[in-house]
Amino acid sequence: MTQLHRESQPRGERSAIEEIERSIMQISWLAQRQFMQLLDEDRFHMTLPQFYTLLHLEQSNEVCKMSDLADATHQSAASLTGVVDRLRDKQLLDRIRDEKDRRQVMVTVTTQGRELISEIKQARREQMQMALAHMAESEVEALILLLDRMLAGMARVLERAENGRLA
Amino acid sequence: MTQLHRESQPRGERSAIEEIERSIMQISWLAQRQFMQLLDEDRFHMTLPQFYTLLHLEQSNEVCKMSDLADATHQSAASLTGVVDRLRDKQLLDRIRDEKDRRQVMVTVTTQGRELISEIKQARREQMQMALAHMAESEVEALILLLDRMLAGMARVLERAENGRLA
DNA sequence: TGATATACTCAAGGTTGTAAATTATCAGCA
DNA sequence: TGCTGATAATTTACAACCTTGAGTATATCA
Repeated sequence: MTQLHRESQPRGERSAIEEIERSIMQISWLAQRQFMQLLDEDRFHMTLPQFYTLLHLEQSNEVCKMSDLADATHQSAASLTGVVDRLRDKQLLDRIRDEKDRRQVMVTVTTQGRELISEIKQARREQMQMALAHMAESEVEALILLLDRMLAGMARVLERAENGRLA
Repeated sequence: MTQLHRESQPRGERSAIEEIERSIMQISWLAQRQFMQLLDEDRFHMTLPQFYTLLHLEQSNEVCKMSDLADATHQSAASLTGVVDRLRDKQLLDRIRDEKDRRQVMVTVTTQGRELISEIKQARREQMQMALAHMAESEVEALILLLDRMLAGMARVLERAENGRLA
C-alpha cells in the first residue's frame, strides 16, 4: 500500500495537494487500524465510535445533550443512541433526563469511564511514542503546529458538508 | 533518534506526545468521517474498506493475490472475501483463478474501476484543497515531509503488532 | 386546545469484523 | 501411485456498527 511515485515536474500547488492527499489517506487508514487493534484488546474491549464518544464526554467535563454529542462526534442521533446504550451497559456513562426540558437526555461520564479513557490514552501514547521515536524533537514540534492548522481546515470542510446536506 | 522527554516540557501542562496524540486522534476521526461522506454520495456509493482495497489494486498496477491484498490493506482474508464480492458485483474488479496454482485467486481492477478511483481521487483533492486553502505553500511543503516521517513510524508499529499477534 | 417542531428511540437492512470449519490444491515422500 | 500435511481461499455463524424511516414523548406557539 506504500507505493510512492512522485511526479518529476517541479512541485506546484497541485502536486503538493496530491502528496498531502496521499499521506492523509494512508495515515487515516493506518491510524484507524492501529487504534482499532489497541481498543480491541481484552483490557479495553471498545470500538472507535464508542471511544470517541466517551472521549468527548470526558473532555467536555460536564453533562452533555445527546444532540450536542451527536454533532460533536459527527454521528447521527440514531447511531449515537446505540453507542450510548453499549457504553451504559459497561457502566462507563450515565443517562439523565433533563428536568427542565423533559425531551432532552443528558449524558455524563462515570468515574469508571474516566479511568478507562485515561488508561487508553496512556496506551495510545506509548504506541505513538514508538511511531515518533525516530524523529527529532524539533520535527515533532513543527508537526504539531502544522497538524493543528490542517485540522482547522478539515473541521470547516466537514461542517460545510453537513450543513449542506440539511439544506 | 531523540528520545522525547516526557517530564521536562515547557509547553503548558501538555507534552509534545500528548499534543500529537490529540491531533492524530482528531485528524483520523475527521478525515475518516469526511471521506465517508464523500464515498457515500450517489455517484460513488462505496465504503472505506472497498475504496482502500480498490486503491491498492489500482496502485499495484498488476494482478494481486487475495492473501497479498489482505496483508496490504490490513484486513483479514475473511473480511476481504466479502469486500471483493461487492466490488465484483459493481464490476470494478475481476477474479481470476491462477492456472499454475489453482488454490490462488488473482484479482485485478477493471477499466471501470480505474475510472471510478480517478473520479474519487479528484473529488478528494477538491475537499483537501478546501481544507488547506488557508495555509501557505511553505507550510504545506513542510507538512508533507513531516507526515511522511510519521507514516514510516506508524507502519512499523502496525507491522510489529500484527507479527506479534501471530506469534 | 390543537398544530407544529424538537429530541430521542426503535426496527430493519447492509457492511464489516472475528473465529472456526470447510474445500480445493499443492508438495513431499515412501 | 497413494498418503500426509501445509497452504489458499472461502464459507458459516455471530456480533457490532451505521443508516434510514417510522414512531413516541415532550415542548412551544397560535
